[in-house]
Amino acid sequence: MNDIHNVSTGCPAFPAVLERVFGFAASVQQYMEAGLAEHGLSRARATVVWLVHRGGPQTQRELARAIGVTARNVTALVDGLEESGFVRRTAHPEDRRALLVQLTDRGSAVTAGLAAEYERHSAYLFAGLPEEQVRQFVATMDTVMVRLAQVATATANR
Amino acid sequence: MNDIHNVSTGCPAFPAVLERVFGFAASVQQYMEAGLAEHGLSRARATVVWLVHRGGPQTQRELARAIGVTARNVTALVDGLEESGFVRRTAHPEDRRALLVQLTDRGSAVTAGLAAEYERHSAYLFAGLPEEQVRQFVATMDTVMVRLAQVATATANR
DNA sequence: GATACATTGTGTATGTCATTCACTATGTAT
DNA sequence: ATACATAGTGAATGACATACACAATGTATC
Repeated sequence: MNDIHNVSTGCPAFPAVLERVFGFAASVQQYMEAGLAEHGLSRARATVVWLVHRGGPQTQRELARAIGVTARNVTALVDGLEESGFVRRTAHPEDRRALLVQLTDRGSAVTAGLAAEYERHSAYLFAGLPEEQVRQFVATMDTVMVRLAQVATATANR
Repeated sequence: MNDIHNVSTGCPAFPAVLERVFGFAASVQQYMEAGLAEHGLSRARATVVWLVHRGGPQTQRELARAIGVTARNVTALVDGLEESGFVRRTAHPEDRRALLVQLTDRGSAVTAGLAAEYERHSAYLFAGLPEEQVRQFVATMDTVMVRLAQVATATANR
């Protein structure tokens, strides 16, 4: 069970589902990046801002692990965010090697504005759809995401 | 009607739907790019290969318009694809300025292999789900995509 | 305490993707 | 013949991401 190479073709009626999912994902990301760009943020930098907003001040190493990129890359991202005034580097109180990344006032304000904007758009995107349909949509996304992870680890250990 | 700034909050029960959609899109793209990378393709280059596979030999200008990037960028992408043996540039029969991009044998083979692989994975990803649920999932994606486009044009003309 | 090892951040170099601007060569219309 | 539009590319630039090397600091071990 749970084996990728032994499926009894559970869904033969949709040959191009995955292709449509790819298109959907591309559209979503394009929309997301457009919204971020209006506030002077890129996807990569917004990820950092969002994580700091969620988890509070963190070291660059923690951010690198959370995002799944190299520490060197986070250095560059924080460089840009610091220059554009979204975040600030502060000394870690216990570890003199580490630096804590925290939001500036402007960083917090932009984050709040973005969240509100997306909330507003979200209401429009799903407006009129039966609540049950939206619920099931989210559930299907979750199911597919879990299996995507399975496929990823399966092909990684090959 | 169809106005973004006048929604009667059709779906108040899901505060973080859009955030989950963002996460889903990111996972899908990550999965897609991992599959492409195994065959030596990046997302950008695979887009070119896919369009040529679908629409037959095309000029770089047509590809640029279809992808939505500058012609200069397509030049670079085709440079890479030519060097790695996926596509070939041929003279346009009527327009001596233009170059036709067409798949090599290797390009066609890799494309076919990728399509088969994604087909196989797709069956797994949606296995066990009621056909009606998958159908509605696709329908919801389509609805949201249409409204995403509306939001995009609305904010662009602001 | 000294030694060895691990961890944090960053300089340097490299590569992909994407843009703008300038330019040549070619097509097209007047 | 002249003017304009189009197709592709060189040069320069920038964001994102990597690998490798290195200094500074923390931690464990003898």
